Amino acid sequence: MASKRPGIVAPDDTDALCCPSLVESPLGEAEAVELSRVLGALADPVRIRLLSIVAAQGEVCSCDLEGPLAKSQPTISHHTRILSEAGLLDGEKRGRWMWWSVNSGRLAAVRRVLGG
Amino acid sequence: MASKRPGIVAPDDTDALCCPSLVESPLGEAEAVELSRVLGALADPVRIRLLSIVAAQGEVCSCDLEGPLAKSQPTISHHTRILSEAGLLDGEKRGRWMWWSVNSGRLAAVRRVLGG
DNA sequence: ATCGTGTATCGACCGCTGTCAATGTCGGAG
DNA sequence: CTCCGACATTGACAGCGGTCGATACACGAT
Repeated sequence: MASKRPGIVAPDDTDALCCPSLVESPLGEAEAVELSRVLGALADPVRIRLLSIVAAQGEVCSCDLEGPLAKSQPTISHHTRILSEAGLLDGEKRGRWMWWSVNSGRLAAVRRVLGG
Repeated sequence: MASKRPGIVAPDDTDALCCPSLVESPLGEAEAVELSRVLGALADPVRIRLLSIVAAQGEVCSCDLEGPLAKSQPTISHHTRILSEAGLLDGEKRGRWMWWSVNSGRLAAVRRVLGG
């Protein structure tokens, strides 16, 4: 794993996002709960823009997000945590700085379940 | 507009979902708010399964959703309204029954903004 | 070791959201 | 017309979620 920090668990690849698209066959309740968790991580303006900024720059450290997003440092940390736990953001601590990058495979999986 | 019933507004096609993918350039705040609204409509286990059921059957009336989803009639009505206002579900009243179908174009637009 | 800085966590506040019982509305059947 | 059934709306409740100040933690520099 990339990060040794506790509390950040990288979701494995054997979850609901590997299963049939929702437009093909009705999803079970467990799959729906899992998928709604990931979509819930995306369903926030601040996190959408955060993900967008990280995607555009490739790698961004937390301190460079407070300005563009106009949010306090604890709030930024909160949102990066949510996205990280959803598997959409990968974090790596280098020195004192936390560097974030998007997990494009995870994003692609979300698109696929949505009928891609 | 297709429906004369008040409260249900069909989202036009000139909104944030027509704009660049979030992985290409940072989204503006207004676009992020709009997108998060649509994703928020998807970020619920009941609505995910509801959409999945409608997609699988092509057309479903409200009364046939209470059983599979194990929710009360007002709750079903609430969720169909959310999905309808998000543009993900199209509704047509035929007689006493409300028939729902998925707006696959809208779903495709969501996928596209997510990097498709 | 001590200090300074970048992040994470805690606690609290408040608005939002899912849920259902009760009620209202509309359309068809008799 | 009157009744019945499908659906929408309202009101109320509980739980979740975004936000920030205060605080704790981790790491590099001195």
